[in-house]
Amino acid sequence: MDSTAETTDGYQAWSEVTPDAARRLLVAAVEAFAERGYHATTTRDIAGRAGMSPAALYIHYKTKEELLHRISRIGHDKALEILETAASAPAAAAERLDAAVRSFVRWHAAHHTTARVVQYELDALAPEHRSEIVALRRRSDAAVRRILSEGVRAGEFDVPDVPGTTLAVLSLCIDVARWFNVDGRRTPDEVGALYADLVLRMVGARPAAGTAPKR
Amino acid sequence: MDSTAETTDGYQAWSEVTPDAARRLLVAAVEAFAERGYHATTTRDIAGRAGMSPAALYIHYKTKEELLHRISRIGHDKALEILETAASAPAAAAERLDAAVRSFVRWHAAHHTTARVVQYELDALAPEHRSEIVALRRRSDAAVRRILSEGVRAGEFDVPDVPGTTLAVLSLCIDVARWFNVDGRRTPDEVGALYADLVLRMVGARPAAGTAPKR
DNA sequence: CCGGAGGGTGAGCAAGCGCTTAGGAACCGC
DNA sequence: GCGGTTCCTAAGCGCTTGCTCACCCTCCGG
Repeated sequence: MDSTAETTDGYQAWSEVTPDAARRLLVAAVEAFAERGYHATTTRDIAGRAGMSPAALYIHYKTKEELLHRISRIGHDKALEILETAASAPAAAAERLDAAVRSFVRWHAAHHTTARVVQYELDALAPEHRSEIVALRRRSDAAVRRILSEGVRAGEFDVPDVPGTTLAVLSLCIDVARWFNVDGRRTPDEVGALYADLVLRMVGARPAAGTAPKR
Repeated sequence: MDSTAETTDGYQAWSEVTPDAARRLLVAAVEAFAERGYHATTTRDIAGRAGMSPAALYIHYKTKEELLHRISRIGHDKALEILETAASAPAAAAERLDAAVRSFVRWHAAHHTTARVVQYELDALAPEHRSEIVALRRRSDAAVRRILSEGVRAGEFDVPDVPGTTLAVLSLCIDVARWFNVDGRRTPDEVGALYADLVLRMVGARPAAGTAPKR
């Protein structure tokens, strides 16, 4: 049970999930969904990873989809918090964009198993859960767009197409969850730094002062 | 059967798939896999979309996985051809990078159902098929990296981390398949132009002459 | 010592899955 | 008209799936 020290997601999060057994099941589900995908994962597999019988799952969750919903909700809350915190800091647009991309990417890399479930299993949610999550995602989009348009207005950025560039920036960050750690040569911090630099170039800003661009 | 004029993939491709019924099944499988994912798609669903009985599928394909393999192989061949053609053109690095991103993105947008299967269902392939496909993907990576390193050597680009930037460029393009056409406000050509501009900025090049950056 | 509540299990149900098999319709050269 | 080939179907087999149910452990206040 404690054998897999591998899982980067044995982190302090999920602390809000309260009966201990419920949390173990949820962590097991995150691993299984990330590895094989939601539909390819069986409830027996999840229960087995948590060291329980298949029936135990249904004491804590009504359905397999409820598990996915809980994971997706908590993950989106965390990702959104990261972006909105960076977006509303009292700093220049370039600095805020650097922080947003850096921390957002770092989260996607460090918790790539969770992020993979969060970002790529949206369609498996029940319609009402899906629309709840989609609303959160629109706020992520708004946070990034706000930084970009404020940077343009302040003359810091040169961005011909703000909505399109917003989409591209988020897309670039999100896709980190797909490829990260297949054979990890980079740390989450390194990927965050690289991506922050690339995004600042995309919007026509010089790298933020103080954050050495490592040549 | 001819009811879904929606499918952007009723294009001349798949022409190499020859009994007509086999092609209809394959097109049906692309649609179903793209909509619901490989594991959530049933063989009955595929056969139904193609207007056939469930058993008909097994006349033309040995397993459901063989269908996925054929789709993945043909799609990767096409994507790779696009990249390698652009990479080996007799032109400056900036111009080749522009062409590569533009055409690669355009393909992912125009054929986003196919691209989604190609890019996001890799793990559903049998091990031997997976490694065959992974080899093709390494060649895509090599094609982009070649453009970047040649551009750096020629003094056209300013790229501190060539492998990392290669990864980011490909990642950015590939992720188009995930978000495109959820509510299509942009044409594949427009997305291609936008992304080509963004990537040229990422590598520190001015937009290629002749391709107006649309302000 | 007891009763009940919360957390767990073994066995299994109905439904749906990938895939097979026996057979038949349509077309072919002869 | 006939045998052969090609393409397809109706029926269904064996298995797995998500989920349920009857029952059984502790543990704990009185």
